[in-house]
Amino acid sequence: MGESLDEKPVTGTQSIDRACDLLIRVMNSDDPQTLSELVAATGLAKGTTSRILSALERSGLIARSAFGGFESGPVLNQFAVRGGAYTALIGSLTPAMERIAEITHETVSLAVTGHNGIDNIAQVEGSYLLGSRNWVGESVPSHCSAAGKVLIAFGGAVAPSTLAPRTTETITDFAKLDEHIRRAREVGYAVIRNELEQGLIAVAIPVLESNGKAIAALSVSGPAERITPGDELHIAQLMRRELNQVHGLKQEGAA
Amino acid sequence: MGESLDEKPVTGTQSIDRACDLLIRVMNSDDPQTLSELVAATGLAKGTTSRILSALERSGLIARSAFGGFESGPVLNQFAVRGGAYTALIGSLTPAMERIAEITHETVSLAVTGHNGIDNIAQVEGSYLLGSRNWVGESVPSHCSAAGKVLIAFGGAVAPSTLAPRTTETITDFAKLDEHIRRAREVGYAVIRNELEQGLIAVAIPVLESNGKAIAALSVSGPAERITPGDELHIAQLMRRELNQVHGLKQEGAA
DNA sequence: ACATAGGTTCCAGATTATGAAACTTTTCTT
DNA sequence: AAGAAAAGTTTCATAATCTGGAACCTATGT
Repeated sequence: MGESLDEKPVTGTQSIDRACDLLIRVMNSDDPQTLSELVAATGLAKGTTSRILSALERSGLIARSAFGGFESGPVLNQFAVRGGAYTALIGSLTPAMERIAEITHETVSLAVTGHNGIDNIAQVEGSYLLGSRNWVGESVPSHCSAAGKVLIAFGGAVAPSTLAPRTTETITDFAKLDEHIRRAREVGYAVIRNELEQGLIAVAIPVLESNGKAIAALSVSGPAERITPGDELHIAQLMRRELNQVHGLKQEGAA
Repeated sequence: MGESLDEKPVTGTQSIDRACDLLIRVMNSDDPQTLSELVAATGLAKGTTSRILSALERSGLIARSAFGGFESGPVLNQFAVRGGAYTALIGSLTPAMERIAEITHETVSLAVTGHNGIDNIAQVEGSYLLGSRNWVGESVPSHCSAAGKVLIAFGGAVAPSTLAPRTTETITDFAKLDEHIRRAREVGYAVIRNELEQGLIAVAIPVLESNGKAIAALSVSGPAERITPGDELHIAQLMRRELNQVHGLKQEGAA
């Protein structure tokens, strides 16, 4: 809906766009990125790349590893130590997440709308051995995650423009996605069953701001064997109940 | 020593330098920065500033707060959640820091060389009520911090080019600083007494890499009433002993 | 409704970033 | 060890990119 020719030329920032691209590549790489690797990845000229990286290094955003290659610099690392913007949210919701994990024995996750999908920013493990691995710091598409659907439903994210399949059950039809979103808005929670990964079930509720918009999503996830369709409502209600205990968040209770 | 005319022209990155400056200002501000504030702070043209900020926003590095103004964006916040580069170091040293805090009852800090001084990246509180406040995320000059002196002494930082006074006892003489550095190298630890703040004493030892260079500094700090000159050696030895227990760090033991 | 401040877009112009190639340094090979 | 290849930096002429003033929006307050 309305994603036809939204070609924005965007002019006057070529070098900054390139610098941002390089910076983000360096930030998101686990190991130091060499100049050559970055040249290959971006297709920029060697000299240009070198010059931009030097500028980023000069500002302290990136640094040269002792063994060659670029990695995140002191300015970014210091920012990370301070905690970033999500710290307050994570701090206030962690106790509730721990109680939910204790009751359900399943993995409980907190997600927000990121720059490229839905970002998982916190996670509490349940007691089951078989559970979601730690995906804090990773992103998932909004149309095939419970958190994504619920964020879209409650104004915390915009619907994606493409619906890439992840499994045979991933929603790839806009009308069907709309139907799921509408239903989520009605009942106050969203579900995925096998849509992100075969066998993975998740139930999510929105974390609402005072204006009624979702700022985050809380979810419980586990294997299809343990979370049956009949459990979904109970899990949503449990999460809603625990979330209502959290001070400083005005939550009106659907679910 | 050798800071005379190190004027580097540095050309070909004006816009990127400006973008980095703006990005860092936004990152390091506690509350959202409006366009006007940033224009005033940087002296850039309004149009230019707007264009650069839009580019940074497009990349997800910064974001517009719901109430106006720019703040750190999803890409940076997600980076912070992942933990940045210091996480491993902090994780491996926290147990040792906790033991040191328990024994000394004083505040124990971990610092590394930052882009603009010495950055405090972790802290464990002692049991005394009077102690250093939490300064994780803040920077101090290297010439008037114990961590700074010890980092310089063991190749983890370069000596500063200016010695700005913080108290009447701050070292402002290069020869005297050199003397302190040399002594730190000999005995394996460094001390400040009233040099950063009146009444504040700190003792620091280097955290050494296998090549013998300091990658960080561990320090104990407290009021002059409690930490006498006679305590300094004991504190240094205690820290050294605890640090030697830490697996994965080759530490040769001066102190 | 008017005025003001805050923010975005436009545009001609030249300063600034570009990339190919020369150059230097490091790393691998024989 | 020496030579070759790869990796990275610097140079420089060129024109494309970024700039900044002014016009133009759009909230906010009086």
